[in-house]
Amino acid sequence: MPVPAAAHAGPVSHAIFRVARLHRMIAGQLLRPLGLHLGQELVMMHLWELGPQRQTDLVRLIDSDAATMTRSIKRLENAGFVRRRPCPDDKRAVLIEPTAASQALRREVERIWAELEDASAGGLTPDQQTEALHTLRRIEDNLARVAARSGEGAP
Amino acid sequence: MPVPAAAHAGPVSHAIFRVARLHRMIAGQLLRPLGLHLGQELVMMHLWELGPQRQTDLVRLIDSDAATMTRSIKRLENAGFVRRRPCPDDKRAVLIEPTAASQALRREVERIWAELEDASAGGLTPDQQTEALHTLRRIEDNLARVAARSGEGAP
DNA sequence: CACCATTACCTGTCCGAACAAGTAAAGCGC
DNA sequence: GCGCTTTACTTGTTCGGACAGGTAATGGTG
Repeated sequence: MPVPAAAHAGPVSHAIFRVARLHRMIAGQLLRPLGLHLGQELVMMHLWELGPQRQTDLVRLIDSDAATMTRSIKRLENAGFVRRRPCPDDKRAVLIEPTAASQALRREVERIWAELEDASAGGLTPDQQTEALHTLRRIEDNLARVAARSGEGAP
Repeated sequence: MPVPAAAHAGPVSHAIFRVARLHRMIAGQLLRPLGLHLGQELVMMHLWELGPQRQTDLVRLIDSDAATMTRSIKRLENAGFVRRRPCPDDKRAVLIEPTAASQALRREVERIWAELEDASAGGLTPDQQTEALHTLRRIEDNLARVAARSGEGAP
């Protein structure tokens, strides 16, 4: 296993990168047998839990992109997991609702999330898990602050 | 800020996902002004540090995909950061080498890595940084073990 | 009411990532 | 040398993610 210059230059950054890639890869592998792609399971979970949502609401909930959501919803619709219905009080908006057929997936997705959590933190002691949450939270706060600052510019 | 079901189902997993996305987004924003896309900076840094490499070597160094590397190299070539030369002792292989023009980028990339490291861990005390590295290392080991196990199948 | 900025969504484009399938060269056993 | 597997690389496809640009409906404000 190579330890490139990245490891010297930014150890924390490099570690985040590696963990992120592994996490993403494993999630993808777990999701594939269900016919779901990465990120789609988040959409479905929100729909199952909150009921029909407008695309904008889904974008805000998942903190995703409107364009990505449009295509993602279209694929979920083609797969039969989701239905689109015009929003009654706003002719611009579309209501997305989970199909009855999709309900069969819910347990599977929840199982996969448990599996993914175990893959991430299963080998850690409860103390280490708490520590991991604090650490990740600290890093997220850091990054969020920088992202917010760079997003200001000229409002 | 919404706290979806994901937070309950897999706190660590969800935290990894959020940190990864922020980290990726900030890296992308920092890299854009240089004309580099996410991941390309890793290729360049390896080339700058190690000199000409075959695509396979780069794939192994970055732990990437051969197909992705082919297209990535092609884009770096079009951008003028990289040159392709047939490998003298192996007619299948291609040697990738950084152009002189690309050397101007090296400092910028190193600066950006420092900035990204600061964005990730800058707000942490030295103790917290050490703790963060240990935590991320533990999680990575966990994920790597699972990934290796699922990759076995029938060798 | 008319004007206009905002909002919700769609489309096109480009990128990395992953998978599948293919070609050509290299290496190995015989 | 001949055949087989392995290796290096390419191409095609599909996905999420991000950005730009466009359309239609909405919601103010004058």
